[in-house]
This record gives sequence, structure tokens and C-alpha cells, in this order.
Amino acid sequence: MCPRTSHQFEDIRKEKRHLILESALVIFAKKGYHGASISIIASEAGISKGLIYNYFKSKEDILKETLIGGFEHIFQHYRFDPQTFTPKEFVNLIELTFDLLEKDHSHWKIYFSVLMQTEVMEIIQDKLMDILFPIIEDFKAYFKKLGYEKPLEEARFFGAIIDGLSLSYITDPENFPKEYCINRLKSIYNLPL
Amino acid sequence: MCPRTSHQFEDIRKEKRHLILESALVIFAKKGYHGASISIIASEAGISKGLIYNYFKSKEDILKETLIGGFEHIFQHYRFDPQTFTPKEFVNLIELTFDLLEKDHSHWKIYFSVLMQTEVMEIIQDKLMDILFPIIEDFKAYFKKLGYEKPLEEARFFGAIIDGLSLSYITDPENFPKEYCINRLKSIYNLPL
Amino acid sequence: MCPRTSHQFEDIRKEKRHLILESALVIFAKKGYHGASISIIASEAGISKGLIYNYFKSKEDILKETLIGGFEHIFQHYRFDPQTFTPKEFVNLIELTFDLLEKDHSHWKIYFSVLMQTEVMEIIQDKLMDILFPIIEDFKAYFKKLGYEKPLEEARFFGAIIDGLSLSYITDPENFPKEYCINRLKSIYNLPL
Amino acid sequence: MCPRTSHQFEDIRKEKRHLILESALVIFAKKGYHGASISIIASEAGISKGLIYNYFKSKEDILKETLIGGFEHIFQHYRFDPQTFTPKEFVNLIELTFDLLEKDHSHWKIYFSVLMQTEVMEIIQDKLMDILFPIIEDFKAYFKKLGYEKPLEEARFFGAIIDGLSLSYITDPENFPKEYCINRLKSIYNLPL
DNA sequence: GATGAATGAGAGTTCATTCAT
DNA sequence: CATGAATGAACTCTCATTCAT
Repeated sequence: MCPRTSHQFEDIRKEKRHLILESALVIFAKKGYHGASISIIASEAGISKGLIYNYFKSKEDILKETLIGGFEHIFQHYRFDPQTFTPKEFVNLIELTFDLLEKDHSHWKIYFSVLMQTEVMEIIQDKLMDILFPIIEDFKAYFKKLGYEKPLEEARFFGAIIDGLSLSYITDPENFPKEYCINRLKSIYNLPL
Repeated sequence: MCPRTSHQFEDIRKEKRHLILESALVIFAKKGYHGASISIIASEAGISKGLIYNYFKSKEDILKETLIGGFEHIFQHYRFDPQTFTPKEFVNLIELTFDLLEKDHSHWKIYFSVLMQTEVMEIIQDKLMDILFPIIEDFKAYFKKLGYEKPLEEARFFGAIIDGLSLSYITDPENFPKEYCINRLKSIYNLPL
Repeated sequence: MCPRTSHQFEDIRKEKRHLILESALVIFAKKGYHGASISIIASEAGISKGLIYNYFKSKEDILKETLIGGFEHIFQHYRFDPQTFTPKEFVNLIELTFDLLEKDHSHWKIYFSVLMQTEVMEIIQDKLMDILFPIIEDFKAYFKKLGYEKPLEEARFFGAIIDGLSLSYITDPENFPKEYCINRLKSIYNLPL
Repeated sequence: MCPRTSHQFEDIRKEKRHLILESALVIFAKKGYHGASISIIASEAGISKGLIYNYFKSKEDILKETLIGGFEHIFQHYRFDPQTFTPKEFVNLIELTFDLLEKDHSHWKIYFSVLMQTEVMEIIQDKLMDILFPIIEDFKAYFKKLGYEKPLEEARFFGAIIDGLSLSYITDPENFPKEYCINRLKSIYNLPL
């Protein structure tokens, strides 16, 4: 009855693991790291508390995996080849950002949430840097190609603005002037309407 | 021999209360609301756990007082008369922001931290709105005077940028291109160098 | 290897819940509500403090369950049909009372203890009234049938006497003149010896 | 200014001590021993917490003194000379009981409250016995003179009834049928109306 | 005699984690 | 693989008691 005879353990494991991470993300985003309990995550996932420890060795471990997955998910959209990157694509990237904010609300919320908590940052900052650094490099190269005198600084400036707008959107989506901000960004960077 | 005078007691209370709030600010900024324990705040202040409850009725009360004090402290600098506000003063305001970020690191950090934690936001959001709303109104009036077609939206856009730059500074002060960003803001708003 | 069946879990829960209530009853009876600590109840039950909260949501909850269970247990014996109630049965009821006092010492002790503590009374007084009221009504009807002019007052008088004798028994069982008191009650109510 | 020059320390001490005991009695009766805090007692007395420890060495000490004083206060009325005790005086004693219940509600409430808490009882039970025993002896002698075959048992029976009626009155004074119960007692003991 | 700031032990409660099944 | 009963450390908070003034 009880012992599985199936040979597809691997698939089951992968799926369950994913399910747990998804559930954890939702709860972390809603309650923050400390406010999220393993019990709630388990019941969100529809499994028992104990089973979670079959897949992750600690709550911190779940957070780390959740974050890394989330960051990769978000920031994969910001990779491009600076040499062939066009203004049109730049516009698309900006517009994409706000689409993602809507679709992946939890991922973004947790991203900002984590930026603010020293202890949590320490857990994942190396990994986060691994993800962000190449993106900054891409933008630096792109701005350099465009003739900016200080391309690294401009890349950071641009990144900060995107963060600020995203934060503002996350905090109060209903009152955020999305179209207006997109147009302002276009005008700042002389992009095609 | 004789009882302390009530004046002496008042002094002690005022000082200790301030000490506790200062210590709480540091710990909240470092660990977030849930991560900060009364024990740690007490030991940061060099007093016993119990004493804290002689001054505040709950942890939430400490947070509230900390935040309200902090927000008032930070945002008092952003009040101005839109009718007489000059570009030179606008420049000063921008430069002031980065000075404040340096000087009041903890206050700002906790400000952003709180924006991200739903539960904490609920505790103080009314008070925060009371503080932020008039500032947005001032900027709206100012931008309207400058001829912006959508002054409210511009005020929000500007606020989001300031938040983004501040967040970026807070997260990694050493690599933040402060001068560059100030100059970029000046150019975006056609301000005098 | 295999998970426990839900039937097994149910058994464990039922037993442990019962164990906790039994232990709580003993401690409440000995120390009163405020004097009884969760720690002591847990150690009386031979379990950890934490486990108690797996079964009850608060100390007050434990008290409520303890009391309601106890009161129902005690007072179920005092329900009868006033129309068919005989003097012989009345005698039995009186004798039963003292038997119960011996057997359910803790239940009775806590009953009296609770009567005296305003705060505790507030917690369960509605429930207690639900239990006691019909009993008083039964006695009222019975005394009315017997021809008492003020049956409600007599019911209260009788109840008070039973309480007084019980209290006296509980306080010092060894010196309580049980047989004598039973006979005195019989004579007061003209009951058969 | 501060050091008293007066020589009437003794009077001040006696008065203050009495004030503290009065206040403690009120609070103990309202909240029970554990529920009553030194702070509340102090503020009921209009003095500082610290001062209480100038007069009593512990909270338990206050309770003990409160109780002994209270019991002496209550039970002084029940001393009489069995040889000269008349039925008329017996009636008076019964009626007095209910008067006292009204006037000294707190004393009585705490008396019953204490009877139920083993730990508290242990603190004062010797003293209480010293007070109660001679009263029981008096009633025993009186009932013996009246011709009761088992005067000690009757004394205990009578005491229990008084306790029961008192308890009933204390618990719910408004619905207690005072006159009815007095008359019933008179009829049971063949006393003049 | 009198104050209340200060302490520290212990209260009720939560929760990450373990483990027998 | 899966369960949830069980633990224990740490949490927020209370309060009897002490002590400098």
C-alpha cells in the first residue's frame, strides 16, 4: 500500500519542490519573512509541515531559493546584447517593466522587501549581485555606445529610477500614473513614442 | 533621604524615552519590525527589558513613535511655499536629500523598510499619509506653476525618482554616483548648475 | 515508513486533550485560575508547554472547557421531572450530592472557586446559567407541587443550603458530619428516612 | 523641609498602615489575590508602590494581615455567652449576618474566595481556626443547652447553612430572597418571628 | 517618610524543527 | 514519500521587589 513502487520519484520531487516555492513566495510577499510561518506556507501548498523539511533544510533555505528563483525570473528580461540593442527595444524594455510589475507582483514586492532587511540581504546578496552585475554591465555598454560620458553612472541612475518607479507602483498600484511615467522616461532618453 | 523632585523624574523620563526610541530606530532599521526583539532593543539601550514597558505600552507603540518621529524629522525639509519656490531652492532641496540620506541613514532605511511591510504599513499609514499628502500637493502646485500639463502626475513621478535614488543610495552608499545623479536631475528639470 | 492513519491521530488527540483537561482541573482547583500557570499544567500532564497550544488556543480556553465539562458532569445529576419526582428520589438526590462530593472533589472545588472570582465568572457565567437555570426551574415546579407558597424562593433556599453543605464538606471533608446533615435535611423537608 | 521634625511618627504609621490594608481589601475582593497588583493597591491608597514596602514586607504579608483583620472584623459579631444566649438574640444574630453581608461585602467576598484557594488557605488557616473554633464551641454549648443530641454536628450544620446563604447572597445579591431565608431559618430553629 | 525608575523572574504564547509512525 | 504530535527556545509582556534620591 504505502511504499511507492513508481520509479518517477524524481518528477514528483521536482514538482513538489516547485509547489512549495510558489506557495512560500505568496506568503513571504504577503507577510514578510518573519511574519510567514512554515505552517501557513505548508497549508498554502496543501501539504504537511513535516514534508517541507523533506525538500528544504530550513526556513532560511526556502527564502534563499524563493528569492534566487524570483530574481532570476524578473531579471532575465533585462539581458540584451548592447551592440545590437535598439531604441525601440529600449522602449519595449521599459514597457515590459510595468507589465511585469502587474503580473509578478509578489516577486517584485519581495525583491524590494528584501533589499531593506540587512539580515536577509546578507543571505542572498552574493547571488543577487551575480544576477544584477551583468545587467548593469550591459546598460553601461549600451549607454557608452550612445555616447554618454559616464556610462556606468548613467546605468546606475537609470536603474535607480526604474527601482523608484517600481517601488511606487508596488506600494500603491491604483494611483500610479503608469502611462505618464513611461512617456517621461521616453522623453528623458529621447526614445521613439 | 528626600524623594526626588518631580522635575528630576521628568528629566529622567524624557532622556530615557529618547534613548529607547534611538535604540529602537537602530534595531528596527537593521532587522525590520518582526526581526527586532524587545530584548535586543533593551540591550542596545543598555537597560532591562522590563523598563521599556515603563515607557511604552507595547512593541507596536514603540514602532509607531519611532516612525512618526522619524518621518516628521525627514519630511519637514520638504515643505515649501509653491508660489515663491525658486529653481535655486529646488536645487537645494535635491542636494539636501542626499545630505539627509547620509546623516539620517537609519530614518530613511526604516522609511523604505516600512513601505514594504504590509502589517507595519497598516499601523502607521494614516499618519504617514498626513505627512506625505501636503508635500505632494506642494509639488503639484509648483509643477502647475511651471506649466506642466499634468502636475499631479509629475509630482508623483518626481517623488518616485527621489525614492528610487534614495533607495539606491541606502542600499549601497559607497558606489552611489551622488554628484552625477544630482546633475542629471538638474538637467531633467532645467535647473541652474 | 507509512504515515499514521488519521484514525490513529484522532485517538492521540482525543486522549491528550482529555489528559490536559484533567491536569488543568487539578491545578485550577488547587491554585485558582490566575495562580495556575500553563507551565505547571503542562508538567502535571507530563508534556511540554508548547503542546498545550496544539490543543487549546489560550489559557482561558482551557479554563472554559474545563469548567463547562465539569459543570455538566456535576449538574446532570440534578435534572428530573418535577411532576413525577418523589420524596424517595429527593432523598436519593441529597445522598447523591455527598457521594459526588467525594468522587468529584476537584470539580466541585473549582465550581466554588469560580463562583468567587469575578473575572472567571465573566468568562463562563452565561454557560453556567444555561446549566443552572433549568435545575432551579425544576425545583421551583417541584416545590410548587408540594404546596410551598413561594416555590422559587424555596428553590433558592434549598440550593443555598446544598451549596453551604458542599462548601463545608469540600473545605474540611474529614470533620464534616455527613450522615447528620443528610438526616437534618430529611427532617426539614419531611422526607422518609 | 524634608526631614520630619514631628514626634508623632507612630500615629502616621498606624494610619497609613490602615489605609493600605483597606485599599488592599477592596482590590483583593475585586480581583482576587493574583489579579491584584501592588501598583493598583498603591494607587487605590493614593501612595507610591515603594511606600507599601515600608509597611509590609511582601504582598503575601499584606494578604495575611488583610485577611486576619477581615475575619476578626466579621466574626467578632458571633461571640456570645451560651449560658445566657436567648432565642431573641439568636434571631438578631441571623439578621445581623445579612446586614453584615451588605455592609462588609468585601470582607465576606474575600473570606469565601480564600476558603477555595489551597495556597492562600495554608497561609492563614491556623489563624482562621483560632478565630472560628471558639465560635463553633459557643454554638455547640448553646445547642447542647437547647437539648440537641449532637450539638457539635448541629453547630457545623448551622455554620454550613449560614455559609451557603452568605455565599448565595454574595454571588447574586439582587435576586437573593433575604426575608424568605431569614424566616425559613427561624422556622427551622423554632425562633420567635 | 516617600518616590518611582529599574530589575529580573516568570507569565502566556508562537513557531521552526524533529521524529515516530 | 508523508503526517502532525511533540519539543524547546525565544518571543512579548507583567509585576513583586529593590534602591538611589
